[in-house]
Amino acid sequence: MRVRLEDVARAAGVSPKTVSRVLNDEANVRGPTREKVLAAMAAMDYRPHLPARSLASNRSFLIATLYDNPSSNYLAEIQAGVLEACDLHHYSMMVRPLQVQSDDFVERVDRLILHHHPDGMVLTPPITDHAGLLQRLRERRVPYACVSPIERDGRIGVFIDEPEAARRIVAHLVALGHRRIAHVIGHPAHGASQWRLSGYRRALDDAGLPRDPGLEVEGDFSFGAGVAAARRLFSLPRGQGPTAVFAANDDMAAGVIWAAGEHGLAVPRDVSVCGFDDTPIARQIWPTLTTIHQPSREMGRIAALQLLDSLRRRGAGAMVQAPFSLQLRESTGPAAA
Amino acid sequence: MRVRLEDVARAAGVSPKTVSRVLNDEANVRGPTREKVLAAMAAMDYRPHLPARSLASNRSFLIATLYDNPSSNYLAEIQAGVLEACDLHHYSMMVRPLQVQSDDFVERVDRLILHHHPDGMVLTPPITDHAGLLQRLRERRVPYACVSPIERDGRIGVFIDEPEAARRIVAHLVALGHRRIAHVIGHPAHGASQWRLSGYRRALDDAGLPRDPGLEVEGDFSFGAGVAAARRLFSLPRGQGPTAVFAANDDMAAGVIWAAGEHGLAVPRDVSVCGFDDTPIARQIWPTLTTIHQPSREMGRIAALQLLDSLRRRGAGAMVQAPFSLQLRESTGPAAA
DNA sequence: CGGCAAATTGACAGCGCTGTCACACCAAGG
DNA sequence: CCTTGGTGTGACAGCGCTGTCAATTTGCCG
Repeated sequence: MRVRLEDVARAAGVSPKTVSRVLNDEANVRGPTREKVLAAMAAMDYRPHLPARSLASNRSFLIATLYDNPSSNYLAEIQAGVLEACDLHHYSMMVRPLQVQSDDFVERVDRLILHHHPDGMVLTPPITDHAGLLQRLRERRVPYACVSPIERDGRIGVFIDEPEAARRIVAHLVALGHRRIAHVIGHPAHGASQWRLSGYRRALDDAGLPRDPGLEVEGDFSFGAGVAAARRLFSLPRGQGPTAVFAANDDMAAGVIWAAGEHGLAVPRDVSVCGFDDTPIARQIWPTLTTIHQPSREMGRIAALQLLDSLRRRGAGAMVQAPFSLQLRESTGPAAA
Repeated sequence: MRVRLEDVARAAGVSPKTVSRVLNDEANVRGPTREKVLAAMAAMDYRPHLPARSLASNRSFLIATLYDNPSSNYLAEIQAGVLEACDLHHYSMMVRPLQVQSDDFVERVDRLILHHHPDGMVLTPPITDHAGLLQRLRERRVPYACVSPIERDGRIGVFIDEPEAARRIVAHLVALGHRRIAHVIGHPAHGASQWRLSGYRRALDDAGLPRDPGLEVEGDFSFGAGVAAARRLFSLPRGQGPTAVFAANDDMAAGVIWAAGEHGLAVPRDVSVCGFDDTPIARQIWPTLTTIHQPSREMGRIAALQLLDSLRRRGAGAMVQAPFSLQLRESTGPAAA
């Protein structure tokens, strides 16, 4: 039969309530008493019964991870990170795919809250900045942590210095001698798109290169958008087209490389291409893609840890900056002479 | 305040136990009584309290999905399907990434069971056929459904006719005039590898083509393995090399296409390539990949539904066959004259 | 119409844990 | 020496629901 808290209490020679105190890491338990209880727990391999804890304490020990993101690799990583943090604190995690665009988006989340009563949520882009949802979460008093939100003030979660990362990768192209560098912009609803664009512009400014509106093309983070954008860029008159393209993510960069093939351009001989995110596709295309590595798994972990912190003590938790790194691969090379 | 079962009972003029019966869809409730209760539930927007149900009934209303699979796209689809089915039955789902190879694999699952007490599990390849785990699940009396297991007898879950799918895609190559068709085999631990190999052989036999052991190359489902295998194939003496390659999954097919570029071979002009699974990469490489479409999301849904069925009534649930389809794209073409 | 079995409904306890509050104990201060 | 106030511990009820079993109603038969 199952080992219950009461059994541990008997073995340790204390009351059930004291065992409960130790279990919940509460104050006002004397050192030796705590030791005794912990020893008994370990000896009996005691596992608290989640539903009973939930029922009695009105907590669920559940974190919900919300997403609406086509990139399954990114999500798998974030998810794995959140899961690690949850395991550490004996929480469970549930995932929920959503469509931000749908009319009943907020309603759906509301139903999720009513049904599962998660103690907190981890929000991923672009859900991080949905005003209606954030409002509702505050009303329902559901704490949340954000991964790469647009608005960071007063939030907890994790982010990387995206403008700086974008600046760095474009500076790399500049260092290779490129002067006409194009940018394929991301989806307008994602903050990342603006940050990456601003980093791109900053790098041009730093190098004293002119900004050319014709070299800033709209995209939406999809492979197809990369193809479409590149077709326009590669059709520009000779001398006006780019010798290098910085796409706002890897999928679009892959699209750019595809379109280059279509136009008879060799990468990186005729045109250099780089992306952002370092998803698996970056190593699965030919040539392999120079990109920015974002520690997604670690970021998921950090976001969840901040959330769990804030759950433990109201007001705790912070907005943490994670490091990025430049992955140099085969898709970038010196500008043609 | 929260609407409780007791509140519904009062509103409907029956005892709490009767409401509970209706909630759990039990027999022996008269039609009109049931109606009254359902009406009251709807009017009050009643949501049962999961932890309380769990505590009282010793069920968790939780399905765990176990995986150890590098393909995040495949998993994301399966996961979404399982989630759909769970939502339908008011169950929740948890996911758990694992490493089959690690020493404590079974132990980890055991801890998961002890901690969360899932009512059932959905197993994905290659976890579907881990003898030690299955043994443990039986001991712990945790029901499970399998997605594409090697051994189907006495199991519930979902599968597609993989040998037939492989045969069909190879027959497509034969119809295009190819006579020297190579196969890059999948990971030995996955049943899929054997089935796809057998379908490949069957197609050759059907067409009266000889089997050439030199054209059956080992792989492991990874992009790199596809590259390595293709390098060997493309280095064969003129006249012994393949004019078409059937890789056991899309990632390896992408690797083969990469290696073709390396060797100066144009796809599909010099060599045709096809894959299996229809993951997003199939549309993200150039040329786009001819492959077998597997309805992963639907399969996740079916597996979960079978599991939930068997939970409801012991002995229910079946091993269901799902349909596949051939996706003709740009990577296959007529054999060179 | 009585009598019996089956169908339907309800009373009650209790699942395993924690919140509340009362009590016991101790050190410091008068 | 007794008070005071803080600290550590325990008794007890109850979280919202379901299992058990008893009570009641219904349907059916002779």
